[in-house]
Amino acid sequence: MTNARAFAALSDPTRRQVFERLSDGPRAVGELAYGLPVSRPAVSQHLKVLKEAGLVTDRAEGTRRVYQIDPHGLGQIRAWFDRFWDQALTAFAAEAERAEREGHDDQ
Amino acid sequence: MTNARAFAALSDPTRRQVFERLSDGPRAVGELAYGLPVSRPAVSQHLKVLKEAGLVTDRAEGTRRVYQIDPHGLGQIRAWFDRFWDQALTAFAAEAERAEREGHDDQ
DNA sequence: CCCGTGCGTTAGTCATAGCTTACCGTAAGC
DNA sequence: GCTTACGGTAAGCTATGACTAACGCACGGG
Repeated sequence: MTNARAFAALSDPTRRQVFERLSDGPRAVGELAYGLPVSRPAVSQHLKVLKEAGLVTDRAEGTRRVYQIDPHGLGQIRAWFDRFWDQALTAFAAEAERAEREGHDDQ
Repeated sequence: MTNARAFAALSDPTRRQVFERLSDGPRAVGELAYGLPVSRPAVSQHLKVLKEAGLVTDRAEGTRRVYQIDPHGLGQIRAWFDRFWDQALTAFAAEAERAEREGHDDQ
């Protein structure tokens, strides 16, 4: 699966916090780090992971580095999730109906 | 965030494999473990995590233990994803428009 | 009543990931 | 050109988590 990296990236709470802050719009590293319980290098490392997962893009802006959410990468996860969601619900409904058809005592 | 556990649960590749197998329908532990590169106790532990995350439910069936996806828990993640998706896309569009309005040379 | 089967649990090992501190490159300001 | 912000990188520590092996428990069949 291609989005294994993306899932792993979103698994860490701190990294998710960084990512959620980016959902408001583009931010520089310092801005993201400010208010977070971790140091700036830590945020930098998180951003690197997010970038390698295809979830964010970055561009230089003077001496600062601005990060932004990459809708494409985010869309891929959403697509996977939608497929999974449908499949799971279908199976669940089928199972519920099967149990009903076989009587309430099941088995 | 309530679904932090759920995200952490889905972060592990093996655990995601187990979870994906459950999307086909209810399965016993042995069935799930069969064909996976890990031992049965490992699968058992993974299922425990998934259960505590509210992603699966289990019921006893004789001496076997049948696991099934819990649509409710899965729905919570999906809800989070949907909110996030909307917010990120909105911000991205706004940013794109802002860049356009300020001229192609930006800044 | 005993034995086999199917799972959960515990103990212990090993790898990985997140964090900090320190350092280095780079772009602007005086 | 020197200094000051800003941020990526390296090294090292620590904690957490995934896995196996060994054990214990409940159910069902003979």
